[in-house]
Amino acid sequence: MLRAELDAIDIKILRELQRDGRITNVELAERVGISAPPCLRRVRKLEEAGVIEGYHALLNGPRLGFDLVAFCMVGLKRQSDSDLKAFAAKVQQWPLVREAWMVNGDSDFLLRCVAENLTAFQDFVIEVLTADEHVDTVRTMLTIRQVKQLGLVEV
Amino acid sequence: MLRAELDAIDIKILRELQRDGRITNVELAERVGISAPPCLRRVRKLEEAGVIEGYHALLNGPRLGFDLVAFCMVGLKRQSDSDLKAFAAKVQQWPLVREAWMVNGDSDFLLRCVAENLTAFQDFVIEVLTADEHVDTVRTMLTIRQVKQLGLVEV
DNA sequence: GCTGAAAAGCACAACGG
DNA sequence: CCGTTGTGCTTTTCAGC
Repeated sequence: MLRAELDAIDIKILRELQRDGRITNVELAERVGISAPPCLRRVRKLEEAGVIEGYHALLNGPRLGFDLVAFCMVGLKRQSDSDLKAFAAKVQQWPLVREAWMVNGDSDFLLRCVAENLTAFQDFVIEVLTADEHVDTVRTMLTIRQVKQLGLVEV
Repeated sequence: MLRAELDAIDIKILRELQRDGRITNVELAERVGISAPPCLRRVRKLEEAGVIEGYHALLNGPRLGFDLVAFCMVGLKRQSDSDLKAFAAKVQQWPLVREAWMVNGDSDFLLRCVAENLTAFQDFVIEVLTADEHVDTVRTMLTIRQVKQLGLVEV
C-alpha cells in the first residue's frame, strides 16, 4: 500500500488518528464523511499495510521528573559495519537514549537523550558514552525548550 | 500531580498506554491488576493532570513517501528574545519541520525535518532556511537510518 | 479507596445494494 | 467499494463495601 493508493478519505483518517489516537470509530467515521463499518475497514487496512505503525500515549516529561532533553552527536573510532551495529545495539540498552539515528557527516550517530537533571545526564555522557570502547568523540547540545512539538505527518 | 504522587499502579498504567495507546480499559485494568472502573478513573486523572498529554497514531514515513529525515542546526544572526521568538514562530509554519528545539552551544535551534526526497530538502534549506532574514548559519545532518525508535519514558 | 451491577454506546461481522 | 442490521463487548455511572 503506497501513498498513491490512498484516497482523500484515507488521508483524512490518517490526519484525525494522528491528532487523536483514541477517537472512537463512529466519531472518526463522522469526521471523514462515511459510515462506521467501511471506516473501520479502512483503518484496519492501513494498520495491516504498516502505514499506521501503532498508537501511543504521549507523556509530559517535565511533570514526570525528566527536566532535561539533550542531543548527543557521537563519532566512533571505526566505522566498519560491525562497529556501527555494535554501537547501535548498545544504544538500545541505554534508557536515557530515547531515539537514535545513524547520520552522515562529522558524527556517526545522533542521540536524543532525556534525563532527570544535568548531573544524571553528565554522568551518562562521561561514565557511559565517552567510556564506551567504540566511541571516539561526543558533542552535546542541551535543549532550552521545545518550540515545535507535534509535527504530524502532513499527508 | 507530580511523580512522587504516582503509585506503582499509575506507573504501570503509563507504561502500558505508551506501549499501546488504544488498549481497552478492561485489558489495561487486567494488566495492572485492578478492576476496570478505578483503572479508568486513574487514567482520567492522569490525563487531567497533564501527565498524559494525548494519544497519537504513529505513521510510517517512508511508506507515505517521506524517505528523508534530516536535522538542521540553525544559528541566528542575533539572539535577542524577539529574534528567537520570531524564528520560532516561522518554524511552526514550515511543514518540513516536524520538531524543533531551542538549544545552547554553537547553534540556536535544532530542527528535525522530513522530506519526500533530497531535492525537496535541499530546496527547503537553500530557498527557505538560509534565505530567512534571521538565519546566519545552517549545518545539516542527513540521517541514514533510525536505530532506536520508541524510547518510551521509563517511568 | 475498591468492587459489582446496570444502561448506554461502540466495535465488529454478516449480508445486501 | 459503501451502507444497514444485529450481537456481544466496553465504557461509564451509580450504589454499596
